[in-house]
Amino acid sequence: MKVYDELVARGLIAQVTDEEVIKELINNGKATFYIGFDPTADSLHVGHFMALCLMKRLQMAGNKPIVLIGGGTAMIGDPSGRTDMRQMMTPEIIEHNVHCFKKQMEKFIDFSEGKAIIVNNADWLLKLNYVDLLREVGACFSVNNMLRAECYKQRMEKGLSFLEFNYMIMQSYDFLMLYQKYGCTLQFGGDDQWSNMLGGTELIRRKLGKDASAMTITLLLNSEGKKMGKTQKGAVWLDPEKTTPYEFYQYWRNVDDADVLNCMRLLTFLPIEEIDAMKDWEGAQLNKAKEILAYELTKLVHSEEEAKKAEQTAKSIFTGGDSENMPSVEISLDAFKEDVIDIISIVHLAGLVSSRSEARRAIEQGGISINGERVNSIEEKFPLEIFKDGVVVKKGKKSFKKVTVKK
RNA sequence: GGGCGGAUUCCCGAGUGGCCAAAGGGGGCAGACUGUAAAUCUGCUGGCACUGCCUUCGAAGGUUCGAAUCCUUCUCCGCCCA
Repeated sequence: MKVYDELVARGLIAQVTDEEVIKELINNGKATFYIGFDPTADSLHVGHFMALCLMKRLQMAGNKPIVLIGGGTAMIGDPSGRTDMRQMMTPEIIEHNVHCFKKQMEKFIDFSEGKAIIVNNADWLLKLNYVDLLREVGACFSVNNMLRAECYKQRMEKGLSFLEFNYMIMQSYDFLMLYQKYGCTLQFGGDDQWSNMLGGTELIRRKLGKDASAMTITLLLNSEGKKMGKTQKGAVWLDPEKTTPYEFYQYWRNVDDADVLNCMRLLTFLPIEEIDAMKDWEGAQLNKAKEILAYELTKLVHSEEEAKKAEQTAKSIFTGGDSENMPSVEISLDAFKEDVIDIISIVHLAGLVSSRSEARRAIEQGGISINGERVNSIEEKFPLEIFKDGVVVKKGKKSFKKVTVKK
């Protein structure tokens, strides 16, 4: 199966400007394409991961990826898909984020021997002169059309600043630059980028009289139409410091029944036939599919070793028993009074709750257990010696910490 | 530039002098049921030294025994007019 058909079969493609052109280009492995990533945080998340996977697929088919880091566009802030303005970021923070992005990307994309390149749009955007820019590209944009674009339309009620309104122009300018400098004729991106991307193809056509194409990737939505890759605590990050491999594994282990196969198709490199074979799975077997999904993704993002560890930890925790790889925490000896510690302090210090009040509630509702035994009262106390080999503190069904005492 | 309206807890949204840590819903957490899923039912959902105290209703001042609520100034946003 050729790359393009593979993308179609997996349901990765949302919109294309010209199917025949794009298909031809990427199937022959001759394309130079780019995907932009704005450094809005110090780690990539799942949405970026999908784009990187696409990039990798295309690279494996012989195409040349350009990773565009939006050090310049991040100074403006993309209003697409947002209901309010982004917090303005300082140049220092942006620079730090650019650095973090680069490091993470090198794990996925092969940059050796010019097989891929990485550029930062700060290199050209920050130098632009206002009047020059207006004269150069301003005439190529119709405000009427821009206002009709979905990403701005949504903001007409809530308010849209001129700063953000210019985002589309900056992104379009990027495409023009990359077209001229590297012969980049394709842009890919998230589906919310569609209008920004069309701005680029339009600009290239008007300025150079050349054709360029754009294609968007399906947004990763769950069966209820909500964006995936988010938890109560925020995004599911690829940085192990921000989302541990175990937490990452658990996120995918717990996806809704209805979403398992879709996630597999969109996010893993498992052969499509193998995934299709699972479509009749249900009950315990479907549960098994979630294990595969979680394992595969953890392996891709972290490593095979981390994936195995996470799987092992999960298995031993959920089937009872101890685990070496369980998330653990050390508490200070100071927390003990006369060699005993109260249960509220344990739960709080283990980091399972954010306040003592919350710890109290969890205990009162029977949600806390120590070494597998439910704690029935907030008055309970535990002696220092049982912490020697570590104590497993469990909150609810899924939160665990192994607690030891710092020497 | 002028006029009007708005900013409440994680989110939406009630509250227009004390009965307000603030209705209701959503979300989240916990319990029961399960397959580490969904649905359903129950409880909880600012913090702490928890029959009490402290902090919170855009920000800062003020009036009052007492302010989310009244007054002043400021910031941000929406609508209408120019």
